[in-house]
Amino acid sequence: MQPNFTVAEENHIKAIYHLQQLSGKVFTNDLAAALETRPASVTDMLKKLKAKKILHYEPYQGFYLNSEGKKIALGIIRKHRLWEYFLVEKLHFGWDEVHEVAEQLEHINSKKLIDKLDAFLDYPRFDPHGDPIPDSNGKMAAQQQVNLTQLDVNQQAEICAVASQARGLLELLKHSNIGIGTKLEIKRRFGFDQSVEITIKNQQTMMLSHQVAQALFVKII
Amino acid sequence: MQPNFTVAEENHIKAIYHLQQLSGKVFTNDLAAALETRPASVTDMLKKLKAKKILHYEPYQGFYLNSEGKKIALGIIRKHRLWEYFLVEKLHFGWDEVHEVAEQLEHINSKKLIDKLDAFLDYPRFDPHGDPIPDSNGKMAAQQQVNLTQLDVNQQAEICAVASQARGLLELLKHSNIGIGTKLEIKRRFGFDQSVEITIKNQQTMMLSHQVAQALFVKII
DNA sequence: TAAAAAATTTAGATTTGTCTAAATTCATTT
DNA sequence: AAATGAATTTAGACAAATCTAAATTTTTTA
Repeated sequence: MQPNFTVAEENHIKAIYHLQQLSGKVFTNDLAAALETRPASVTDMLKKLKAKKILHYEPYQGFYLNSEGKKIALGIIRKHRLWEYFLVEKLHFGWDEVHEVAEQLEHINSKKLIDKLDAFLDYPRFDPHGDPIPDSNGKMAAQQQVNLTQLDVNQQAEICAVASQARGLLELLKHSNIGIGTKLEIKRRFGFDQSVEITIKNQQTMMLSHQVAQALFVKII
Repeated sequence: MQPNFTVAEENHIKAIYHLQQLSGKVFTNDLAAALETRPASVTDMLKKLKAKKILHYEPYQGFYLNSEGKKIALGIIRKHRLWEYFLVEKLHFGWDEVHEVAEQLEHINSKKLIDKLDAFLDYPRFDPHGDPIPDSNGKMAAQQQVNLTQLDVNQQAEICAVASQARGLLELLKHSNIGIGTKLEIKRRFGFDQSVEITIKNQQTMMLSHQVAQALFVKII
């Protein structure tokens, strides 16, 4: 039987998972920044997660979830993404307003609930941001997505995921009429600041900063 | 703006609300028993709720929610019962297995979520146990229900609510094939232990103890 | 490679929610 | 009306999750 984890522990586990996907190993300051907490608080939590045997951790040397820890992280991510799908598809939330609520719902503890929710939603494979939803065994589809910064001029693409959940970004995108499913074409690149000019829906032209372009993942059409 | 309440505070508020519905005033030991906690812990919490101005409380004299407190309690009850309805109607949970999950879901904090859920469920007025669901203003339909202990011999009735959420009771009822909607007739009463003999669905006859009968609410047919 | 800077951990404190044991207050009863 | 007993509160403790400030370790750099 899996031990129970507190909400604080689960939040740390999920954030470690996402960070270690990028580079394999995670460091105290980065995790503290991601969780908007302090490095000292992270250290405290690392000791607890190590004691619960889900984390490789040597003081000063970084840390990462072991396979048990990754399983737990995938369970939380499964819940988060299924709830997001539910909120958008059934309750008609906008895709940009589900994150906060899903952050709460992901901590509800009931395997039966989540498996029945999965069935009710007809086993969706991607959430409203285009991220794959793990199945009840932790398996999920690969993202076949390309970062917008990697496209060539004149290439056409459709946005299928927004990588960052940062509040300001979602506002900017909404203001610019950019969302999941938006079709666009790369018009020009500026080496100076790595910004990019795009046309959306074959009419409106706009500039995106490198930071914004980096957060956008697309399928090439 | 309503202040935020912790999960522990919300659990106390809800339990106080239910107890004060019975007799107007609530006492420390009773609340401790209802929450399966200790009287000293209850006293601590009472001070916090009084400081937040939602509770009338004089040491040693009992306590009760003021109108602000009742509003908050009704908000929690609204969430609990809407989620129960969702679990039974949409996810096909049994009516007797939703309580624990709803106890968690009732603490999710998002007015938008709960109002959208309400709309999605088409504004149900009663939960799967027959209890009325408060609307977004805290109004709810009256229960037109009678306790099974109050029926006369030969009266027929239909079960529409189970008052106690106690685990053992639900098991007993399930075992005995008694649930919401079960039609029954009072056959005999025994003054000795106040037990009652009933026939369900015009065939199976059984005895119910006073404790069980007290937990059952019915509509007279 | 020694000093400075950065990253991390430790030490000690705070808040929340709980507990036990002891003290206090209230109610009952002779 | 004093004594007993029940109910309640107070006092003091603890675990979880956080924090700040100081100490330590690692990394960088001059």
